[in-house]
Amino acid sequence: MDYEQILKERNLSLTSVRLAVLEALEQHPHSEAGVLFKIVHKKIKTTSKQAIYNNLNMMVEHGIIREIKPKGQPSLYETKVGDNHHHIVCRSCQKVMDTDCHSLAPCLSPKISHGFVIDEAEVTFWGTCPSCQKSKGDKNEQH
Amino acid sequence: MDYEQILKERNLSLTSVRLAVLEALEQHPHSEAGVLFKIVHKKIKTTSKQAIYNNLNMMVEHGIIREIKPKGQPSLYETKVGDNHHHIVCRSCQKVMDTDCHSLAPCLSPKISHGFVIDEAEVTFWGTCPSCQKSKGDKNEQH
DNA sequence: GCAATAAAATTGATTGACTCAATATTTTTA
DNA sequence: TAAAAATATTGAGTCAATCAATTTTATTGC
Ligand SMILES: [Mn+2]
Ligand SMILES: [Mn+2]
Ligand SMILES: [Zn+2]
Ligand SMILES: [Zn+2]
Repeated sequence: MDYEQILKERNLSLTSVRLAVLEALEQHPHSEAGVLFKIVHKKIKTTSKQAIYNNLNMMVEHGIIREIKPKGQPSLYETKVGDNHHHIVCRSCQKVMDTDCHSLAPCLSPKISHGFVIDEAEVTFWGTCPSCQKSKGDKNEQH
Repeated sequence: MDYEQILKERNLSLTSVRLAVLEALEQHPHSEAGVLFKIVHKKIKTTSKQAIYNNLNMMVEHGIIREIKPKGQPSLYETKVGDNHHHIVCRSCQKVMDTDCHSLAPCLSPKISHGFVIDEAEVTFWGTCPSCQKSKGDKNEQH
């Protein structure tokens, strides 16, 4: 994806750190700031964690990237935006996977809205991933 | 609700702090630990924040209470458990409201499960509450 | 291109939610 | 009611994230 273009369209400065964060995010979806810092740091030795945080926050505000925050994990980021997709999180290893909605504009109608004007439905599925299912099986066998 | 009974059934010690936390939670659903500490502290002057955290965590593990963690807020707790209800959060004032599911076992089937065994679907609706809609209107009128 | 200006990056301190671990107190058991 | 187990208190510590001052980099206008 042409992030230079996306940034220019919004009159955002084109900086090395910003582009490196987007590249890292594209290759490692659902990453936290610390992980992104490590990846960017390989390329740009002088970068700082603060720069990563600043850029992530700024790009979230501009809708260029998305932030999710599953319980028990720091904020995770991804470049997949505007498609209202949902997430599956493993209770044992915290792995996060994408899953689409059943319908196009799906869950935007709660049963009782309390007068709220709803603009987003965030769905997190919790469960056990395939590899954790296996290791749990192994553990049980040893009993 | 008879929390003494609930605790006894699970062979959990019956302590003053624990009961006070449950009582506070029942009267103030979706409260964070700090708020609960203040409420409990009025009754039990010697209590500590750590005791609140310990009890909250322990009771969450036992399924006596539920923890939710909307993005941008500390963990919130409630005694309403086992009904798979969802939440509506106001983007401006962070108010949290309950909303039921449309069906009884609703969202437990994502479109693509990636082999995960799903046990819970957590749904958070984001929007603007009635009073924030009004104050936003007021603001706009002044432009 | 180059100076002026604006935006972003760096650095170090700071916050806030939450946890850890040692000791003291309370609750349960028998 | 004494012994054992569970919980509470206290103080230190962790970690993600933010704030703010200064320096560096990017953009704008010439
Ligand atoms: Mn995703
Ligand atoms: Mn609720
Ligand atoms: Zn897993
Ligand atoms: Zn509101």
